[in-house]
Amino acid sequence: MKLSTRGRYGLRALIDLASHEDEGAVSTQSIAQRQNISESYLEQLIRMLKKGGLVLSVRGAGGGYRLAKKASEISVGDILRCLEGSLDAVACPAIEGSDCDSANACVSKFVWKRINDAIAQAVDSVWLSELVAESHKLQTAQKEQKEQKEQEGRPSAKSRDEINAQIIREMQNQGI
Amino acid sequence: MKLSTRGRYGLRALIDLASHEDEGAVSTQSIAQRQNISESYLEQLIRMLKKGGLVLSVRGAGGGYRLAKKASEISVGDILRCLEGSLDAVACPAIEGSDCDSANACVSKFVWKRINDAIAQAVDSVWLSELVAESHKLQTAQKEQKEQKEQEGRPSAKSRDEINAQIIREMQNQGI
DNA sequence: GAAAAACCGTAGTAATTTAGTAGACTTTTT
DNA sequence: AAAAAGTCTACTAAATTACTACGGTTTTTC
Ligand code: FES
Ligand code: FES
Repeated sequence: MKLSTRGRYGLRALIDLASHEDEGAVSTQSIAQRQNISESYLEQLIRMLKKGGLVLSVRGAGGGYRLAKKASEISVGDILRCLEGSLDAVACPAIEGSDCDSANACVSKFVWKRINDAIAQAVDSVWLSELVAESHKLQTAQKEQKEQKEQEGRPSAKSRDEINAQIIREMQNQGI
Repeated sequence: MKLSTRGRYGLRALIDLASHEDEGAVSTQSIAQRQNISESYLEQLIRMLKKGGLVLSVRGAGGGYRLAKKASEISVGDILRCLEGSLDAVACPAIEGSDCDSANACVSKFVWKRINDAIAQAVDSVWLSELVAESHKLQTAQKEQKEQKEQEGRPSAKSRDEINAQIIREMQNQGI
């Protein structure tokens, strides 16, 4: 019941890519460095995203990758499904075809359907652009905090954890 | 991102057990037969459920297992977590502790939190008793259908798939 | 036009997890 | 006493994961 590194690394990589797209095509090397992911492994993941039509490549020196669509048109579900395959927690035959055990009236499928639907709803309602925006907000907050800290010459009262908690609260208020 | 056989078999087994509890303690053998699960493997699963306090055992000839609580007090989440461990799709350190990569403001954690919450909500809002009731309804419907079929002497117009689809529709209307 | 940067693709592999199986043992009822 | 049933541990084959290695091809830049 775990998401593999493919999905986890892949999402982080795409957020990184989207955040640096204004500087031109983004190389796998630069993403791997910033995100601390094995370069060769990341290449594989990004190639999967290319096959899935989420990014396109620019070959040759100075090349790299860029988004194939606007960040506001790419959902987290698109990304994860591209890397992990189906996100269904249970691939129950009955949702499409026949029961797991034809001798019995199998009721579990109702549960699997609910779980699958809940996951789908969760990932299909968050867009890459939202995450990029949040990331930018977070980084700005951290920068300001750092400057303030340097001015004061001592640790700030507001820890990063508190700032994170605040942003989580904001997201919750928005129903995100 | 898949639930293993532990969770899938375990839930089916508990539904089976709950359905036959009125006949006294239920043996793993009888469950294994009805549900077509390896008996030895099922024993392990049921022992996990015992350790988790969901069932209790009756030793000796004529013994077996019974529910430790009322079926209406056991949620699907209780069962699955007992067998699969945490149901979180991502065990992100930031939800409890520090970031995956302290150099960066990691935003993925907001997504992981949403997915984890959605799964939890889905499994913690379905109770074993509901599934047992549904199972009973399904079986009754099948029985009636079979009798009707025999009276008519030819295949009924309404296939089991159609009946299942109808029940799914009913559940959806109820928000289940 | 050569070198370098970057994408492309396949193959292999160590570690881990999964899905069981086997077998010996204990407890209780009939 | 015999049989039914739970208890426990250990082993294993298969699958999956998370990489690594390496040999390309394409395109740019100097
Ligand atoms: S029919 Fe899918 S689990 Fe039973
Ligand atoms: S902090 Fe959890 S994925 Fe980045």
